[in-house]
Amino acid sequence: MPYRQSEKSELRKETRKKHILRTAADAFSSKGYHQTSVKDIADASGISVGTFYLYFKNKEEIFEKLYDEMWAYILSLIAYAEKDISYSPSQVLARTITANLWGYKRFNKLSKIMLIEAIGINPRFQAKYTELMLESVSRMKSGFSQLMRSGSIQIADLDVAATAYIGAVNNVITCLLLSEREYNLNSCAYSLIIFLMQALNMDFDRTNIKHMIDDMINELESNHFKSPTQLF
Amino acid sequence: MPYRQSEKSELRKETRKKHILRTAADAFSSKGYHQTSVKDIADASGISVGTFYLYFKNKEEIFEKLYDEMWAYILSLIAYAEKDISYSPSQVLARTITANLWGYKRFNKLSKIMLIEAIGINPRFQAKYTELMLESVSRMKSGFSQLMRSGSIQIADLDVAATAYIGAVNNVITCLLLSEREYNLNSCAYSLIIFLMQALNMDFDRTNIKHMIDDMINELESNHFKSPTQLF
Amino acid sequence: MPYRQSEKSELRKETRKKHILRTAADAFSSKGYHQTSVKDIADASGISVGTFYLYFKNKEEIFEKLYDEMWAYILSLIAYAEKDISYSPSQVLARTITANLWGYKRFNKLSKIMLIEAIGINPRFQAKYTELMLESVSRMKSGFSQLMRSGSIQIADLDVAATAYIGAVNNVITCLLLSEREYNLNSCAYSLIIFLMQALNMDFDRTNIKHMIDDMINELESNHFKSPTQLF
Amino acid sequence: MPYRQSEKSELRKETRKKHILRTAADAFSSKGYHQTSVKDIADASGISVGTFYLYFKNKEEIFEKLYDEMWAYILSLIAYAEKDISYSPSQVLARTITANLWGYKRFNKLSKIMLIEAIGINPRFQAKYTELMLESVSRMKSGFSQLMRSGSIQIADLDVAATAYIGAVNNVITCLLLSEREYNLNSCAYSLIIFLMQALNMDFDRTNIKHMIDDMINELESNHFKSPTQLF
DNA sequence: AATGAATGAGTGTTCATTCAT
DNA sequence: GATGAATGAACACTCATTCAT
Repeated sequence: MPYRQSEKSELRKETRKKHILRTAADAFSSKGYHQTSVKDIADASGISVGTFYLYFKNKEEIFEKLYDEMWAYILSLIAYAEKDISYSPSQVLARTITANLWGYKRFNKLSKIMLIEAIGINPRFQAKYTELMLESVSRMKSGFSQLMRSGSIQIADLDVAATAYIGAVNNVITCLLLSEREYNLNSCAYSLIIFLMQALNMDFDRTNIKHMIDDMINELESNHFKSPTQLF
Repeated sequence: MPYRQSEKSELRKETRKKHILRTAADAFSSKGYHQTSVKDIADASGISVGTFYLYFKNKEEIFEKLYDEMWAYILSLIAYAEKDISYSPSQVLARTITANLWGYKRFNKLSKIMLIEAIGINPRFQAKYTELMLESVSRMKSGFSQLMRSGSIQIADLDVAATAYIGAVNNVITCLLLSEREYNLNSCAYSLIIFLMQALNMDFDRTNIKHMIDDMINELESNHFKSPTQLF
Repeated sequence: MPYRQSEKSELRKETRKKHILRTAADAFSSKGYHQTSVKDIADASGISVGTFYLYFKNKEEIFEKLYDEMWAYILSLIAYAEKDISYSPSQVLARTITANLWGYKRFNKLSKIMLIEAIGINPRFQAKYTELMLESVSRMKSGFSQLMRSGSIQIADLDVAATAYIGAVNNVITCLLLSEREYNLNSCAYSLIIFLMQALNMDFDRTNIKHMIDDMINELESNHFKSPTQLF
Repeated sequence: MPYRQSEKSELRKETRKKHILRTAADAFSSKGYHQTSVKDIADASGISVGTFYLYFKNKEEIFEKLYDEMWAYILSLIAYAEKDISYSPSQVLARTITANLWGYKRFNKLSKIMLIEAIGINPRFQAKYTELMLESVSRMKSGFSQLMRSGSIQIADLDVAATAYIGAVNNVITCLLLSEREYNLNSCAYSLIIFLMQALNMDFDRTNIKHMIDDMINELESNHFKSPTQLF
């Protein structure tokens, strides 16, 4: 039964690939890209170096795969946070920021890779990082653009505001990751949201925001985001 | 006359060291730390590998030197922006942000190194980056703390606000550097300042801020910051 | 069948390791430790530099391995020469010296390494050499001590006698190796034994000693020492 | 007065050359030939690298010079010990061995170089060492040859006896140097002399030998050998 | 004569990638 | 599919020697 066998082996292959990806994520984030050798990953995965190259074209590819998975995951969180049209702009913003922080905290190790390690690896990755960053800025801009038109926010320049907004969020995450101390997601999210809403000159209700954060975290914790179909 | 000779050769040595530093800055920022070999730097500097090691203990040292120089330069700009006590808080903030943006633009290449490349080089540099980042956050916090007590600003949490603030500034700079397109410093600074002042819930006068930016840029362009005694 | 394969490859690995060791012994003894590069050894072994490092941690390790093997081999010869308790002291001495000379002649190249090259390589090796030399002196002393008590020998000082004795033997070997001319092992051994027995003021029977030398050489030639399990 | 000036500068040059030689002897013996760089010697001598090359063709030359000086010094001691024809063979032997031990002790550091370091430096030095060793053996042989004819000694083979004899002496010295502990020259010399006289089957008077040793040491300590015209 | 900055060939070692089994 | 031995280009760094001043 070649068909079934192939199906089974295909499955096995996917499972193993995920296993290697997970192991590599650990290795990269604890030692850094350049300090992690392919042999390190193979050893930690319990496979041989040769087998590694059966699953990934080269070292760069596995890193990129990891990068892409993480990125897709964060995007899916944001999409989820934004999808319910019944929320007000400030509520959506609160949900989005909360989702962002929660996502990075959830995948602590990969986050370090994405936000910190990636840029310096090589020119190709710098280009990729730049592209994704500009893409984010662009998406943010179109969001802000609508809010501006509806008078929900007031900012001097779409581009700069979007960039600053993303930088603020990312740096809070990065510093939390770098400082390696425990932190309260809830209160961090709250302070950051207040900061950003003020920055956008947006009306908001502190109590309502607190509720939004709580609700969002509950949703994330209870549903499939906790163990998504993607990487982990 | 050994004295004069030594004096002359000492000068020559310093000149050459700066020349190598400048060349290395170019190389690192265009190819990245890991993709730049000592031989690359030597070749680009018109010296031999051996000579490189006459001036620097190793590859890491020259990078760190570059890093420290840049950092010291940015700090000196900030110190300058803050030193005149006749300015109001919002004016000081406007001056500081302007100085920051101006400084990074002035040293385009080195900026890329500092803000982008450094973190991923190796654990030692990650630690160094972390330390300096936390130091910045800390300084920012104590500034915010005073402004809070005097009622000039209103934020939810000192730590988060300081981190978000720095992240906003750095990301605007980074994106400007990464996108590699020309931009108007004046208007970028203005939009960013507005964004941050709103974030801090600070009173401000748009016209006055525009003046502050213009003045600050004029001061920087006309005085010794344009060609400081440090690296360049 | 992974077991067999592993078994086979394990064997292959050992074979190759011995091959490299042998080649390195040649290289070191003909050009000296410092004049022999890892590439030299790799080239002479018909392997790549990378492969060398698959088998040995570094250049020092292969040298030390060679050194230890040779030392162990010589010790095993001496142990063999001494083990039969039916021999008289002078007979044992004759057998031991013969075994020593035979062993060094048998492994001409390695001998040069052990007796000549090793000391000057670096402080670590000097320490190692010193230690082994003092160990030899110490073993010799305890042998002499017994012979003194039984009145078989008469010497002024155990320490000096043991040191002089070893020096005499080693220098005869060294000079034979350095002069690179053919020599008659039998007669060299005989003259050296007479010299040493006289030095210890020991009774001996010239004819019997000649027999001892002949027998010992026959034993060594015919049994497993000729191609020991160790290095060669 | 060009003549006088040249004379003076010639003297100065010689003085400085000796100074460098002395410093180099220290350096080589404490760190080993390969671990000592030309810069090390220059720094320790208080001169520049360039000046070093004004006095010596290269690193090898200074080492060889040191080697030759030491050798010449030891030979001069032996010549002195042998020159008084009023002594009996056993007395001469006692004086020679004593002089040898005294000489090496006197120049502790250089001794380490000569007896230990030199052989492994490079093929050229190995050849040189071999040559000098064979020369020593040869001289020893002709001495033994005479003593054999006159019936003063009885040995099985001139070559082997001479080689063993030299090896015994050198190893005693080497071990004393390597073990780095204080030792009593007088008693070491005595034990070694007894060992060697027995080895040569020579008649001797223990009391007389002790006197010879004492006298020889006194002569060496009191006359110009203490600070010879040569190197030190 | 004296300097010491400059050189660059040479060394030990690593590691991403390949390929015979 | 799976292995892991083999590869060799690449790299950081050293140091004996030269030579312009």
